Amino acid sequence: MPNMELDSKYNPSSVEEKWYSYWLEHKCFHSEPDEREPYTIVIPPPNVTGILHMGHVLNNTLNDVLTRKARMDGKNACWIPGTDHASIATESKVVARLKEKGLTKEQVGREEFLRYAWEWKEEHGGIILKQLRKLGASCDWDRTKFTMDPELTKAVIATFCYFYRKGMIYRGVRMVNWDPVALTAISDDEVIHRDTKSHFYHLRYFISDGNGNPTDDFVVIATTRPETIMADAAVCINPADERYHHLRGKKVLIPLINKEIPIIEDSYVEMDFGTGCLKVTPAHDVNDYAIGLRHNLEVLEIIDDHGRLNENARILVGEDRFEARKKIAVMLEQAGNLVKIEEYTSPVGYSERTNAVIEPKLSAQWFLKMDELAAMALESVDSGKIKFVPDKYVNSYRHWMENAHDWCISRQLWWGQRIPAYYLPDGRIVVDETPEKALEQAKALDPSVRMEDLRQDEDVLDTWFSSWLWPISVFDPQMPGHPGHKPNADLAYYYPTNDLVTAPDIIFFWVARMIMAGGEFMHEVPFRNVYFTGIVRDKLGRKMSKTLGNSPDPLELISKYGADAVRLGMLLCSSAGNDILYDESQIEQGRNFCGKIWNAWRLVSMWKVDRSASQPADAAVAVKWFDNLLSKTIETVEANYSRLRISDALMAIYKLFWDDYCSWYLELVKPAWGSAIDGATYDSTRIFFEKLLKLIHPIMPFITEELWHAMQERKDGETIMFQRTPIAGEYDQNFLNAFEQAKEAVMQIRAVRAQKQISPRQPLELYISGTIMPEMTQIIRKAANISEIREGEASGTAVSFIVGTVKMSVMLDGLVDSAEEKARLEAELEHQRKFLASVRAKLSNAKFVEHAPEAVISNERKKEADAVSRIATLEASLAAMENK
RNA sequence: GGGAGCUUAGCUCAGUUGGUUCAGAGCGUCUGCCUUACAAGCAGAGGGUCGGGGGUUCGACUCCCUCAGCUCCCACCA
Repeated sequence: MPNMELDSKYNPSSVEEKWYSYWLEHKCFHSEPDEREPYTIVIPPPNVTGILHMGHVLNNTLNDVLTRKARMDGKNACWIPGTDHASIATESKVVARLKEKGLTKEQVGREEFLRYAWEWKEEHGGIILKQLRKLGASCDWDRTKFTMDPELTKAVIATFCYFYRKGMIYRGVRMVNWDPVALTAISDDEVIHRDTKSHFYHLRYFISDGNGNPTDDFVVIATTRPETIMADAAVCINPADERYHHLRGKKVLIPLINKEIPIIEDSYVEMDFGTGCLKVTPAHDVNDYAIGLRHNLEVLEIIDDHGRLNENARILVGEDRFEARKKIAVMLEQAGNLVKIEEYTSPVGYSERTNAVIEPKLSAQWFLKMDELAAMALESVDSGKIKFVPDKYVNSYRHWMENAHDWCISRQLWWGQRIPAYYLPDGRIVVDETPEKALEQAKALDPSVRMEDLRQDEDVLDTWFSSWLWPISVFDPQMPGHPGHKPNADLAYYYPTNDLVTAPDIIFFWVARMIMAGGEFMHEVPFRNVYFTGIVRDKLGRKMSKTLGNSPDPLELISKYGADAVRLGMLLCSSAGNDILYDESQIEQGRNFCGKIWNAWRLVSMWKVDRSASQPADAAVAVKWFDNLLSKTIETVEANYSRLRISDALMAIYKLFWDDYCSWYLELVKPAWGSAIDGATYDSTRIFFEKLLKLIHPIMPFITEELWHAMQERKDGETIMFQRTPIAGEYDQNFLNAFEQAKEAVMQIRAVRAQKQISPRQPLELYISGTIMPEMTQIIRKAANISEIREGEASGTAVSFIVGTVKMSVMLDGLVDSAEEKARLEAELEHQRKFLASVRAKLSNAKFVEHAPEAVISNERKKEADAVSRIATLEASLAAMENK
């Protein structure tokens, strides 16, 4: 209903509730393929049991802005929501839950454990998606997916089989990063290296006499891990190290256990590091493992999966590795093997998930070959088929792609997609989608094999092995490229997606691998643009963390300030690729903007309209101006959107609304107190307001929907969401320039008032010496409260200023100190003369005139002419003052 | 150890192939206003030798070199 009474303050919570339900009820977010151009975004799936944090708010606000903008551009926008099963994170939560009940994973067994896990997932899963609704996210909820949905799991299993058949998946024994807390191998990318304070133990290894007895001679090795000496297989020196040549071919004894091991030579050893003598522990160090391979050394594991010493260690059996380290140091000292302990800082690998110190561990794992996939993924970005915003990430992407190691895809967990590899009793392996099919294969190898003889691999797949299929599998879990695949209409229509908004820390985990999967299965990139957000930090630049308590709850913020305010606040400080320094004041700014929009409509809605009244001249000029400015700003906004410069687009709209529409336009057309507004101006004002609402809507969906409905009665189901983005028309730049000149004059006059303490309500007279666009006198008159505008020089005392090349004077009888005014004008004259001199210096420089483009030179000439004109004006004024 | 990036107003940041009177924006600060939509507001004002130094150029915030400081990524010196 038009002109309905609005609350004096905007109340976000009831409005948000109302319109979100309305949108859902009318299926506004749902998309089906049709003849329109598609616009597709897949959500970076949050952990299924996660809760909303500020990073999600940023990411999903950006996604929603892009989706809503595309929708209003007339595209068929589809934003696919969903969650990720997050193998390690979820499993560790379930393990913790069991622990509360005094149970362990092993005790309950795999099946029972998974029942618990699903229960947990049903209970906590999807909370985060509900929370996204509070933010206004316009996801197509009917298409919500979960990476462990049955059909998506089928896609993952099929993909494993696909690559296995292609010979790209293999099982191999490798040194992997073992997480002794999560009890699983993790990929190199999930290891974080941090410099860590530790000790450098210098240990004395006695030379053996050949019969396993120590001689008096010894070598000193330096190690940070004395608890691993029992697994030593050799002591290694650099072949070029003359200090140790006398030891060639000899053997040494491992302290405490007196095990005899050889002294070997390998150029890997740095002579000037430590003592130049390296203990080689193939089972517990990646480099040592490599040396061991070269020298055919024994691999003896002495640390178990939990990080405790095992029987092989012979001493300290059952001790935790760190406890063992302390104890063995004492033992070594007592045995006379400890030379010294130094303070030492070295990089140590930690598990990203559990923060446990990674234990290099030799184990059988599944790998996916990366070379071909990485080359393809690199080409997709190098060729420009995928654009990174900002593009600085291309460099590190390239580096990673060129050095990609084979991807360790197996995890020793239960929560996830179990690897479809089946072992025959004789150890041979068959891989297939189902146990039944696997059995067929097995029977071909050995007809006597029965189902119960097959043993499925215990491991599950890395979570990223499911999320790398996401942009494909959410549309078509049958996965193209697989045997028997039928064309899928959704996939054909929605793929490739358009924009991917994500954080740069998963560029390798996820972004790169989606590109690989896209190339492999679709022969087409999965998205066109990747927009990298920064990390949300607090205003001191610290990462948000639970322990610091600096991480605000987005839902509290939404209930305090409104979702639109939170969205605007996040976007305000987010230029692509930069970390966000979050501060609540930005959200206050968002709230204030809501208030501004709200009050602007309150003003307009309260006006009485007189259809018989003719349009005042000043209002006509204001309407013409805003119409031009709107077109120009829309052009700017579109340019910013197309380059994914969201915060720039936002700021252009923000200023258009607040500064131009409210502070200038509305003030200019506002009818005098008690009078009505003419119909023409009123209609224009409403049209402008509606266009502004449409421009703002992708950013602030709720308040714009509310006011769009407040403007007039709408049919049921109508929504601003599907209104078309206002189109930029032609605009007259000269007219806009002239208006800017008028604004400049108005601001000068206001400044004079402020300086001289003259009330805005007291009318003043203005003299103009020079020419301005005649229409603009209307603007100056109204906006600066000028009673009379006269041409020429002021006759009495006045304050003068120059706008462009035009001199203007405000008559202020009795308020002007003429000496002061004269000094001011003289200072201005001096400034202009200097300016002129600098311009002329440039113009008289032959090389400048010779080299500079014509446009630059003609602009300099314009500057010169303008300065000459201003100087003449100022000189005339000063002369006139002299004569008084 | 290797690589990338950053340094512009008190704060957070723009500045798009070197050239519009170009040194900007938002916020904050200061001054004056409860002016009939909005004090969560209005009107004004101040504030930076564009990190230091050097170079190329008619012309440098912009390109090159160098120094300093900060950040991130990668990495198997025990």
